[in-house]
Amino acid sequence: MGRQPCCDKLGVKKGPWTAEEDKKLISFILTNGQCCWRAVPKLAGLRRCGKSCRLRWTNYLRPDLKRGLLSEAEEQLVIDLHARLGNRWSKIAARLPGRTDNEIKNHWNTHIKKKLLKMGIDPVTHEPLQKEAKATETSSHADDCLPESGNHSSQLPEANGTASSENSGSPTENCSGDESHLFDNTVCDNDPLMSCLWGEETSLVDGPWEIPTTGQNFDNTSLPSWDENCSWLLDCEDFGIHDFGLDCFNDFEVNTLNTLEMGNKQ
DNA sequence: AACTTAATCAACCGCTCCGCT
DNA sequence: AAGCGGAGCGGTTGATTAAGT
Repeated sequence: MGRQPCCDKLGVKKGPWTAEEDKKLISFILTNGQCCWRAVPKLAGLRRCGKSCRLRWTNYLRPDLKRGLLSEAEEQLVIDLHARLGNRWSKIAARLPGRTDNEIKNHWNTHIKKKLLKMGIDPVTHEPLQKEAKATETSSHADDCLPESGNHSSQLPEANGTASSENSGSPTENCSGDESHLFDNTVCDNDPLMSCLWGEETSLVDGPWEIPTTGQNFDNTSLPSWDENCSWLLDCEDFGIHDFGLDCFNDFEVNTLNTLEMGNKQ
């Protein structure tokens, strides 16, 4: 019984990716786009599981990724979103362009959690810790009324008040459908970043991430530049973009990369 | 300088969801 | 409606690096 493994375990490599493997994967995806992940390893000549390829691409190789620590604004946004959505990292990541769920999850566990604890805020419920302790003391039977108590049913302090009284269901329940209603005007009004991001909701959440394969219809202002996002790759890996033998780069990308390489030489 | 501990983050695992037949 | 398979998600692990002793 049980499911078949997603890939044949025999002959499938595990562990850190090499520059050579990255090169193959980038080359393949830029040439063919994202297709059936299960087929990618075979077609790209990689001895990896399709799942692993997808993860490597989405978390590390995608050219629209931002690198480096989250800014203050991003961090605050993550906290706000976590208060609403709980550990739904992919949903949270969808609101932070250029960030991955894995990155946010890691940042949450290593930085934000501690920060909140230091501030006396429970990172799970987003309630003040003392209040939280009291609540647990007195609400042992109240839990019976809240099917998902102790889960991600958290509210921001500023979002409590009227909103919470109306919103007696858990966020999880609320999230079952469209989550957009969770973000009341309070948050959007108070936080320009939130407001801005909610305005872009559909494009961020529902729009598939696409590789621009031609210069046409490619608004290069909508994506972070290659300069910002690939310089790390060119700096850190011992191969350059020309090593890919990629014919698929359009003029814009090639020019950008040329500029980038020129810059690196200076 | 050598060792230990803590912090970080890439990657894996197993599960759920969703679309297709 | 049920079963299957692929994609995606969230939790966890483990390797690497940094900091402390």
